[in-house]
Parts: sequence; structure tokens; C-alpha cells
Amino acid sequence: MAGRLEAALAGLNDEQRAAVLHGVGERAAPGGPLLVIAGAGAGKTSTLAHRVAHLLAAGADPQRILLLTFSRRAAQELTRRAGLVAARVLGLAEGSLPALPWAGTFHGVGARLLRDHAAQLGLDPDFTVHDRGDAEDLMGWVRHARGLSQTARRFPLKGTCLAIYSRVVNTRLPLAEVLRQSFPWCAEWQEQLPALFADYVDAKAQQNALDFDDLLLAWATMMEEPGLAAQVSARFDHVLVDEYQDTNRLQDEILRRLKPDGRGVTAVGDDAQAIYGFRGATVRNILDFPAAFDPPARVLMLERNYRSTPPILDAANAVMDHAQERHAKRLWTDRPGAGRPQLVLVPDEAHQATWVADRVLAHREGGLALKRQAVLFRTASHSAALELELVRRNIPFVKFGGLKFLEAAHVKDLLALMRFVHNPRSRLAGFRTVQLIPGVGPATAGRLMDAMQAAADPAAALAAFVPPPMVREAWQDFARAWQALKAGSEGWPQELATAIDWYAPHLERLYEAAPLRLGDLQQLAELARGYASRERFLTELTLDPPDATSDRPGPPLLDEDYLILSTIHSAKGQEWNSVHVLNVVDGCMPADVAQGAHELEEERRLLYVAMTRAREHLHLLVPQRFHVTQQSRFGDRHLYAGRTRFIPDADLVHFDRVTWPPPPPAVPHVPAPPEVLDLRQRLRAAWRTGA
DNA sequence: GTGCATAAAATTTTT
DNA sequence: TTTTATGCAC
Repeated sequence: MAGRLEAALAGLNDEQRAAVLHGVGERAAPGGPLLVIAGAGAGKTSTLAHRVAHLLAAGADPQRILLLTFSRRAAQELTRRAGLVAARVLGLAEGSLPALPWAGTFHGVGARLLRDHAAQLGLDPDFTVHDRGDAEDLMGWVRHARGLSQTARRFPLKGTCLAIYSRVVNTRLPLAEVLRQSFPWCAEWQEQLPALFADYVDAKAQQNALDFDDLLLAWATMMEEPGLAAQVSARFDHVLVDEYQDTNRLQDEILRRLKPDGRGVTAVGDDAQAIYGFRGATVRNILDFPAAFDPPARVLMLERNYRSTPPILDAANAVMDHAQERHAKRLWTDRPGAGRPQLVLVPDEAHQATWVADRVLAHREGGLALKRQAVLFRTASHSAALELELVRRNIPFVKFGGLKFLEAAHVKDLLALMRFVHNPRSRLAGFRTVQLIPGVGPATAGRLMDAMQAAADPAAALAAFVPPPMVREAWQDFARAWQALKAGSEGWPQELATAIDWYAPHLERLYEAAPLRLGDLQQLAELARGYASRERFLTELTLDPPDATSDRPGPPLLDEDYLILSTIHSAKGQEWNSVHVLNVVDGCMPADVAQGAHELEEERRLLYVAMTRAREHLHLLVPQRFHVTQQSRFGDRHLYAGRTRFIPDADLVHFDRVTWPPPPPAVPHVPAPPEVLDLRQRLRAAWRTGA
């Protein structure tokens, strides 16, 4: 086996190899803490995968390896690659890849641990997880119940309230500090907010629901209790955390309490790629990691880049050279490749779309599959013009990030019905569902939910409910459908069709573009086939919502070629041969909403992340007239913005500058021919009638 | 009590 | 442009 291990490690450089081999003792006994600072494209995923494989090969129990990643997608990729290496090292067939049951996001793992230990925590293990939409609705509910929707001066909206609450939880800062730092326009409500949040917490408890933040908060709280903490800690020998720069205080606390002495802990990240500050993540976690343990963690730096050509790396490094605070490191590469990245000046977004589509097709003519090209942007809505152009030219694409699929009203309606059936005490779901019936408003819905909450048998309470006479017929339709779904005789996922049958007429009555929306529901039904049961569907859809849309209906056609469109945030950890970055202008990168010093630094890192996704071709687009789209401001303004401030004049040497369309050649002056018509006289004559 | 019309306000990125 | 609160007619 030693030979096979050597073979597997042969492709790694010294630092990577050191990271793989660090502190793996006899029978994979865990060693001291390790921090790997891995620059963009430095083979981070590969190193992590090899380390996991090495642990497995050394005899570590896969059940006792906790692998915390940033997204489900990252967990799957890492598991897959670790499995491949491990199979090679262990000399196993590919079919018998060791599974890693504890690979997932902090939130996903938290949910599992909380269900496992629910009894000890006084939780019902069937708790439902509220996604952001649900959480906002519940916040809106308690906000209204407190009379805060009728204050003389307008109280912050439910979404803002939730954002404040979430930030307090995730950063573990006092409310006053959070308001001062991040929500200065809400500072006047500092008195009222704590009571609102207390109500919100109570409401969640009553409905046996946890929101995203609770998954972390409850986990961290569980780890404050020594007995429980010992039990949870004892489950794992090795804890590996990816993208550590994007963890927040709460996640850091969880990790520390899981392994106070740091034994068996590996953290991997890159402070230069920290882009989740808005979610409470703090770079301090990674900067302070080594000194948090005694003895301090070993630090390894992966600075050799295997991804990008030297000119691309030079340009990206130049952007980061202006950063305020960072681990000193500079990426280098000995990859061949010469072309400098392009800085493309176009008049407006329409030309930007045309140019990108042209280039994408040109690259494909040159043999570069669409899948190996990506278009990145700061905000999901920024790709709208390009999407139109791509559809017009029949270029297939898949878009990642900014997906509002689960937030669309009609999807929420249908999911509310399913959730209401599954958990009749969910006031949130029931309240929404029954108000779909014409003639049923908040009062009737409230009366029903009160009755069901009080009843021993909620289903019977629903059957016995007497609606206002006006709505009897529609009510009976609803009750029939509800009972049929509750009985579950059709099984999963067929029952979703029943739900859609009941809902479709309401959809047509309530919304425009009904066929389009109905199409979404069919897509949801298609998605549902991938889940084993209604319960799994509802839970996992919340924790792992679909993250991509394609331009054509139906599930993404995986064997077909398509262009990748992605927000920069969703592009994290990925790479493409050719990358276009849209709207590299001030007001967009940095976004005009990002004003504070910290925010500006994060925007800079965002541009860095975007640029370092490129292997060979990088194009930054600078439209001179930039249309401000809906989300950020009301109205239909556009602004004339310059190139991003992150690329000052001095750094232009790193780019090829292109202006498109090329400025028209100067028109030579042609001397005017002699006068053939007395225009003024003719125009005057028109008014000179007989008189 | 419900539902529609009107007016005012609204901050990007995601688990 | 979209969401949210309020006023008014059934």
C-alpha cells in the first residue's frame, strides 16, 4: 500500500504533500491542528481530497471524519474526489468507494446532530427548518402582532428585521453594535427590536421550527453543555473545514468547542477570497486560527498556482496588492501562456451582451466547449441583457446564483400546502394555504389555525371547521384535497399532482402568466421525483435548494454543452478556461451600496475571486453607460460610470485594452456643393396664403 | 371580513 | 419595478 500511496502523492508539490501527511499517526491517530492557506488555483480541493484519502488509507473510520464545506455541491465534489484517490490508494474498485456520511455544510450537519440529540435538547426531532422566506414571513407575523406595522414612523420591514436578527446571532455582537455597523438607518428602533426578536424566538418554538441560524446557534449552545459537548466531540476523530475564511464567529465557536485542543482539526482557506462578510463571516477567524491553540497550529501556504497563465495571475495579484490586510503571499506559476487579460470598453450593456456572445462563439469555434467558459457578474440581475442575447442566438446556458425559484409566490403556495399537510400545526403554512381560497382572509384563517392548534387531532378539527357560508363550496374542495393528501394513499411523488390539481385554478385566478407559473410547478414535480418521501423533499429542499436555472424547461440537460452564467459568489472554488466578467465599473464593482471600508475591501476580493477563476482567457467588460436595474434603486436610471477603482491607471499595463465597437474613422470634410434650393424661402412660403 | 385600489418606500451577494 | 400598508366598497 505504501507504494500506492507514493504513487497517489507523486503529483503533489512539497507543501501539498506536507498538508496531506501532517499529523497522521499510527492507525490515523489525530495530530495537532493544521491551517492550510491555499491561494486561488493552488490545488486546494485536490490537497484536501488527498488528505482525506490518506486518513482513510491509514485506517481512519469514515464515520468519524467530519468534513465541513461551504455548500452541498462542494461537499459532493470533495467526497467524490477523496473517494477516487482513496480507492486508488487502497486498491479498491471504483464501485466500493468509501462514503463519508458526515460531509456537508455546517447547517446540514447541524440539523442532523440536532435531530440525533433532540431528546436531550427538549426538541421534537420532527422539527421543520424554515428557509429565509419562511423566516421572513414569521418575522412579519410577530412584527404585525406587536403592532409594529402601524408605527408613526415606519418600522423596518420584516426582511430587514430578520437580517438584523441574523447578524446579531451570527456575529455574536450586541444589537447596538450591529445596528451601528450595518443598519444605521434602523438605529432608532433599538428599544423595540429585542422584544420583537423574543417574540420571534417564541413563535419558532411553538411551531417546532428552526431557522438557518438556529441550526448553528442550537449546535453551539449544545456545545456549551459539557456533557453534551463531550458526546458530540467524541463522535469525530478528524474535523476538516473548507473555505474557513468564510465562516462566522458562531461557526468558529462550534469548531473550537468541538476540538478545544485542536487535535485532528484541519482548516483550509484563503483570506484573499473572503467574500461572505455580509453573512457575518469574518476574516479574523482564519487570521487568528494559529494562535487559538496551544501549541499553535501549524501553518502551510500553498502559493503555487496551477490554474492561470502568468499574465492573468499578474493582473489578479495587482488587484490584491492594494488590499488593506492580508496574509502576505503572492501566487506564482510556471504555466506557459502569454496573452494578457482584456479590458473591454463597450458603450452600454446591449453592446456588452453582443460582445460576450460573439467572443463565446469565437472561443467555441476555436475548440473550447461552452461548458469550459463562464460569464460572471456581481448581481444576479446583471445577466438579464446577456440572457436575452443568448436566447436570441440559441446559445444554451445554465445560470447559478440568485435563484428565486423557491421564492416565487406560486411555488411557495404549493410548498405551503404540502407542509401544512405534513405538519398541521404549522401556523405559517396553514395560514398561507387557506387564504388561497377566495373569501378566506386573515380572520378566517386565524380562526382555523386556532382551532387546529387547540385540538388533539388537528385533522379532525379541520374537517369539523365551519367556514363562512359564502365560501362553502371552495372550502369543501380544499378540505377534500387536504384529507386525500393527508391519507397519503397515492404515495410520493404522485400526490404532488393532486396538490397541483387543487391549486391550479387558484393560481389562474391569482396570478398573471399562469401557464408559465404552472410550468414551474411541473418542474417542481419533476424535482420531487428525486426525493424518497414527502418529508425528505420538504427538509432537503430547504437546506439544499436547487441552485441553477437553465434557459429551457425541464431538468438541466447534463450531457449537453452549455455556457455557465454565475454570480461571483456562486463561482467560488470553480474554474473555467475562459471567463468574462460583466460590469467591471464603479457602482457595480464595488456595488454602490458597499460604502464602509470593510465592504469595499470585500468588493475588491470579489473582483479578485472573479479574475482568478480564469485559466487562459480573461475578459473584463466595462460598459460606459450602465443601466441601474430595479433591485438596487427605484426607477429606470442609468449612470455613466468609469472603470472600477480597483484597477487604477497604474495597473492598466497588465491588460490589453479593447474598445468595441471600434470608434468610427474620422470622416473627411467634404466641401459643400453650391446651393440648389432656397430652403428658408420655401418653408416660409408654406404659411403665406393668399392674404 | 374580504378584496381591491392607491400611495409610499425600497440596499447586492447565500446557508 | 415590487412590496407593503391603508382606505374604501362590497
